[in-house]
Amino acid sequence: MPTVNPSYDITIKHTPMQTIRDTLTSRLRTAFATAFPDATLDALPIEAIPTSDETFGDYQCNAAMAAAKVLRKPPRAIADAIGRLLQEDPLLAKVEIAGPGFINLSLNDSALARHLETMQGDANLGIPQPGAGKRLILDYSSPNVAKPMHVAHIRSTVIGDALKRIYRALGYEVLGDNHLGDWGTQFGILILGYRHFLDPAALEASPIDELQRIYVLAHQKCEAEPEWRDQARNELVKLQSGDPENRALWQKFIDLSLLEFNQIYARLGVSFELVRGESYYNDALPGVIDTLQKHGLIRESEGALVAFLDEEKLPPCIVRKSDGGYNYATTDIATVLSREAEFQPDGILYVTDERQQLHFRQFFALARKVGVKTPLRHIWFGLMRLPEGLLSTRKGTAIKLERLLDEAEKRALELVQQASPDMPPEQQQAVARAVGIGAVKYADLSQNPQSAITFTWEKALAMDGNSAPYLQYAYARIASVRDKHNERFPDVDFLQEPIALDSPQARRLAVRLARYPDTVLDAANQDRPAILADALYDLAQTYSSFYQNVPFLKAEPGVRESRVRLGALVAQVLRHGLDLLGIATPERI
RNA sequence: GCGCCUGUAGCUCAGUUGGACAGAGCAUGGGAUUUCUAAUCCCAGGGUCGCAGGUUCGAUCCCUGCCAGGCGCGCCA
Repeated sequence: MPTVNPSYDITIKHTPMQTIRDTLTSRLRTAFATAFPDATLDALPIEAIPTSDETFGDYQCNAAMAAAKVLRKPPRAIADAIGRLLQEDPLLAKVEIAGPGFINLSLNDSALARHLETMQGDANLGIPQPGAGKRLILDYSSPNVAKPMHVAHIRSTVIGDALKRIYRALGYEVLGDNHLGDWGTQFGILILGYRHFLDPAALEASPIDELQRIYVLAHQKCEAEPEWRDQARNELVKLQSGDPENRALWQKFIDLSLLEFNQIYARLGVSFELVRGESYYNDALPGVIDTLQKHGLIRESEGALVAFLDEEKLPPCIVRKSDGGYNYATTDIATVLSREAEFQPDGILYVTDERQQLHFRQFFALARKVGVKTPLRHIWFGLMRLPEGLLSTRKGTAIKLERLLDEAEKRALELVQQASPDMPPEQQQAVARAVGIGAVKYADLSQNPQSAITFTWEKALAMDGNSAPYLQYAYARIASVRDKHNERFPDVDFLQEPIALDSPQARRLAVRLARYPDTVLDAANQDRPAILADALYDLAQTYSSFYQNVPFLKAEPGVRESRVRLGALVAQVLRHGLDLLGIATPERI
């Protein structure tokens, strides 16, 4: 019979720390098991969750209502029994039963404060490490060679990068792989265009724009004239069979494109451990067909090789075209086999837009059938559109990512110059970069990825309200208070003073701080950085209110240090959390 | 036709996977700065949660059917 150990001290240092939510959940489970030893409680959602309203306490448990049927007791009586068992818990100041059987838990102030102090001293800020010893591959960004990156490309790039950081914070080893679109029929057309329409000066000045231009011209010709189509086809065959000249051109297209992509990645602060385009797996493609054949998965149909997925109730999937070319499903299978053999990952995550859902279901089904055991997950996000319709390169409605970033930095610079006119221009520039890029990233990350996003300049560049600059501003104010404290009271180390939760605002802050590790875990479990962004915004809002209403440096000694210390923890969490979103936190704004 | 997704305040979006009176931001109106950074804070108005049924002690959330929009459905990725 498990019992609550009265000597259990939440402030004991151990790595990793247990989160408050987990601690409460295990206390609740123990209490249920103690009160109802003969019942089967496995199916019940016995867990602590943050309260919907702070007047109900800090955490609540709704399992009593759900348990009523199993236990054949009124939910209120169940809740009462649990409440009595938790009454003596040193972590809790109050246990109240409310409504039909809500169990409302209020944390003991002192226990909460001690927990925060421990968290503050922990390198991981108390974030659990479920990923220790595990490896993930994250496939994201993956732009097409010779095509400019538009505002829509930011989604995969920024969401993927944030997920990488979040998983790393949980102890996973994560390999980010930029699976470039660097192979396919478009290269025949591009080579043809290069031979006929190239403007070398333009290529020098703006490579991708020029490649895009010659591609469009050649593509139009191919649409109109059969001889051009044959020529393009011919160039492609030559490329695929290793013709040195075409190979060199193709490599040039990739190099030029990467040069530009890397500039954007540098501005965004995004990096990859691997950059392996589709072409990397070319040699493996025939083998994939053999494997599929061996498993009896494909049949010939109208000259093409087709995989049928009737069992899964999925439409058929072409793996090799009638002209002998391979499709992306084949490349994807080759990729996953290669990754499995080389890296033995514990999971592979793909971040793409919603249009690829069917493709991934087909590809995952085929991968399983050929024996891929690695868990594969498709993380998709809604398309980005403009208020007036879809972004389209052809219609010219697409907005280049570069332009968005430029505009964001420009607007941020105006704000910085206005707020900090005395700051050296170089520093103003640096701050503007952090703020502008942060604003753009946050606009994407703070939104549930599954809803379609409507791009507006106002939203993408928002610098007040629920935005990265709001969070960065909160951070900078705390940093400023910290420095002023060190300046005015050089002999006092605020980290040596205990945290006291002596105001409602301080307590509200404390509760949110304590939830941070759970938030990181939740964001990963749901593959949604927006969960983290929301929580950080909530924290910053609570802090801003605290800051506005409670004096720091003017408070009496002791209280002063306690508040500065609490603020320091807010800053630590903000910086940590924003870093997980890939957003920088300047010390001054 | 079939499949996936979306529909919540004037606008843009949250809503902890079935819990307590549905929440933010922007916009609108009012207020706060001799004080630690006003990119801030405080207050106010604003809702048939697309519509209609159903399951449940309890539904914005689950099921069914409609309506509206987006995306996809054998040789593009």
